[in-house]
Order: sequence, then C-alpha cells, then structure tokens
Amino acid sequence: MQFATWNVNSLTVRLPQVLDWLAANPVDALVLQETKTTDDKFPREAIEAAGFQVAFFGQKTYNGVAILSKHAISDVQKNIPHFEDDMARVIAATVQGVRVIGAYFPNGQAPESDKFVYKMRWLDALREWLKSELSIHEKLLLMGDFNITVDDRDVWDPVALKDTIHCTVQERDHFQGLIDLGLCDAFRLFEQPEKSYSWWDYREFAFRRNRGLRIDHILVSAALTPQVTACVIDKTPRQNERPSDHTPVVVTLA
DNA sequence: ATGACTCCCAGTGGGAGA
Repeated sequence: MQFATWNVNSLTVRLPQVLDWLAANPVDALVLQETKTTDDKFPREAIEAAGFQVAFFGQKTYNGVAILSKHAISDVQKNIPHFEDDMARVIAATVQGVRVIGAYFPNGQAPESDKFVYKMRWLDALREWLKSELSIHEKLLLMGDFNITVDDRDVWDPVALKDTIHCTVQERDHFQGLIDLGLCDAFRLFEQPEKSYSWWDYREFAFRRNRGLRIDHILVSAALTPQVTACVIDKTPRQNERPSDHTPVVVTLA
C-alpha cells in the first residue's frame, strides 16, 4: 500500500495537477493541506470521478484539509477533539485498517509571535490527542505539512536559518515529543539524497537552486514501522507550470 | 532589506504563507 501527503496551496488552482499526479502515482490514499476552499465549493465530483472516495474539511481563504482514498473511508474526525480552533487543520479517517491523520500544522510566523504561541498550544493538543488515538489504533499514520524541520539536514542554510521559524528548538522538541509517543519519521528509515527538501520558496529561484526545507513528513506507528519499505519525496510536481510550493511525500507499506 | 512569489479577497492594495 502507498500513502501520500501534499500541501497543494489552493486545490482550486491545483486540482488538475492533483488528478494528473494521482493518475501517474496510484496511491491508496492521499492527504491534502491548504485546500483553501469551503466545503460547498470542494471539487468532490471531479475527485470521485477519478475513482476516489473523499472526506474534506475546509474554510474560506486559508487552511483546509482532505483525505482522498481508493478504499472506503470510515470514522472521520475533523480537527483535534477538545481543542477549540477556528482553523480547519486536521482530518483523520480509517482506511484499510490504518488510522490516517492528515494535518496542516500552524506556521507560527516568528518565535515569540502570537502565532507561535498558538502553534505551541496546538502541538500540545495534538500530542495529547495522538496518545489516545494510538491507544485505540495500533496502525497509525500522521502525515502532512508539519511546518517543522526535524534537524539541520532538513534546512538548506542551517546557519542563516538557525532559531528562525520552522527551525527553533521549541518546534523540534515538539516533533521529538511525537517521536516519543512511538512514532517514526519514515523518510529517515532509509538512506536519502543529501539536501532533500519538500518545500521551496517561490522567490529567488529557490527550487532551481535547491534552497528548501523538509517540513512535510510522514510518521508511522511502531506497529506499522516494520512494514515500511520506502519513503520518498517526489519533486516532479514542483517542476509543473504554476506549481505548489510544496511537493508530495510518499510512503510504501508492505 | 520593510524585498523577492503566489494565493486569496478584495477592489486598483494587503495579509499570509514559510
């Protein structure tokens, strides 16, 4: 089985690219972030016509998440239970016996900003919820746009970007907190190319110069880890006309 | 560098992203 995550930065703009990518990459399920569309405008018909079931949770202008699946989707959860949030950031569902959580973590803007404080609170709530999810679902995937670099290998210029947003000790401590729940960073289970990133700024020819960050991740629960046979970042869609600034990450399970 | 680019909602500019 294959599962993937992709921050599409507007599904309205990127829908044709998503459908093209799914045609070329027959994954079992794909989670999307930053759909940036309300549920009444979600392109359900086009996605179903492509052979996918879909669950979505969006809002106007910002955020918005979805799960697309070749298989039946059940037990859909939107956002983190018991955490008041006016932003649509999380959608979870069970697919083929795997609990799939798709998440668009807060950006955080800058350390010590109000948005950073919110990011920390959100991360606290996510961890508490995941504890209980893991107690219910042995096979679990947490994937999405984490807006956190795990370590300096994930940063194109770790010296210049030291302690800036996505690279702070506080954010990385939170990531480690998720690992401490028994989750594993699927990408690092394997030898990977140097300077592997999942996001590149639109400005300054950042993609062409490979000035990026690895901030999109797939975490797998302990029960699933032995089944992971591959995890790759697919840079192909970043070369499209009008690309998203993020590119998909794909995990393969035996 | 208070920038760069892209998206959105707006409405001929500004916020947000990362």
